[in-house]
Amino acid sequence: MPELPEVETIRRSLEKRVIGRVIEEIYLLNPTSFHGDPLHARSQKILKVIRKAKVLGIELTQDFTLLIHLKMSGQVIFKKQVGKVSDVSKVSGVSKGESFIGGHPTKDMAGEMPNKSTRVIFRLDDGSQIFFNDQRKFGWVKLIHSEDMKLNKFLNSLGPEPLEEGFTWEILKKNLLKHKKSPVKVNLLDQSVVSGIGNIYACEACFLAGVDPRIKVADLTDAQFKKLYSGIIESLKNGIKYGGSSKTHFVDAEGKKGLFLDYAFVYGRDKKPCKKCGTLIEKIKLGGRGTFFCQVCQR
DNA sequence: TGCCCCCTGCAG
DNA sequence: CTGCAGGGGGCA
Repeated sequence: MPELPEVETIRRSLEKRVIGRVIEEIYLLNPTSFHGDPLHARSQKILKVIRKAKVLGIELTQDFTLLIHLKMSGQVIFKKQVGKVSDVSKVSGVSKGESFIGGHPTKDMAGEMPNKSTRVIFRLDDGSQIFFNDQRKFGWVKLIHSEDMKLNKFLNSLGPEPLEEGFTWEILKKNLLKHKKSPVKVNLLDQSVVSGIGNIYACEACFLAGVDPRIKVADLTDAQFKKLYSGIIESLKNGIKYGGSSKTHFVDAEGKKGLFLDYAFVYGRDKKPCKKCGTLIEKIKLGGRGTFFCQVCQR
């Protein structure tokens, strides 16, 4: 799924479009993607769009929040109006920024919403719509009351937000040491250690830190914890800067792809030369996940 | 801590 | 056809 930078990219693009709008109707094309009673969101106004780790949150009136987890293949796409085919050229011609340059951001996206992987549709009071697409059906939308939010097991298990005030290398070290024997990269994926890091940014953070992803956390020096700390922050910030990573599915709320993978040092670059030293990037498996690294730059 | 699973589709 | 994919929960 989208990791922290991708969810943050969606948050920022969605926020611009939906604040103040009222949800008029929710359509469940795949009922198992939705948890809670959709009727409770009806007639509620959208107050705020937030992000917690990799979870997107749409805060509504009367203390309701829509939580959205995109898992591996989720998308949240805003469309000003659904429009018939004949209306499309008119719309994109009139308002710039509305046109989807290059047609469809990903191969599997049909031109129009809803498409084959649309699971939930929110219709807003101005006729616009939010589409929750999820090819693999791992993701979910959950309508939850703020009371229950405090009791939510998943939210409560999340570790510190890496880009927020208060996250330090000492905290990173302490949390990583919860599982001393596992490889550092596997631990970075543990959401109770730091929240929001996924497979792409875990690989990138290890590269930026010059740390071999296979090293057991117990064997890391303080200097390495510090470098990992900076590497995490730098890779996530770069991810946001370039609008996220679009390997296959990811697009922002406007349907635009992210460019981060063009700037990645290791992720997805196996057998290609390291951008720093020219050595061919290796791909191995750690904790069941593909792991990319440079055996010269990372020790 | 390390599998296996959820599900769909694409590349090799 | 097999294996793999931005995640994470449940099982031994």
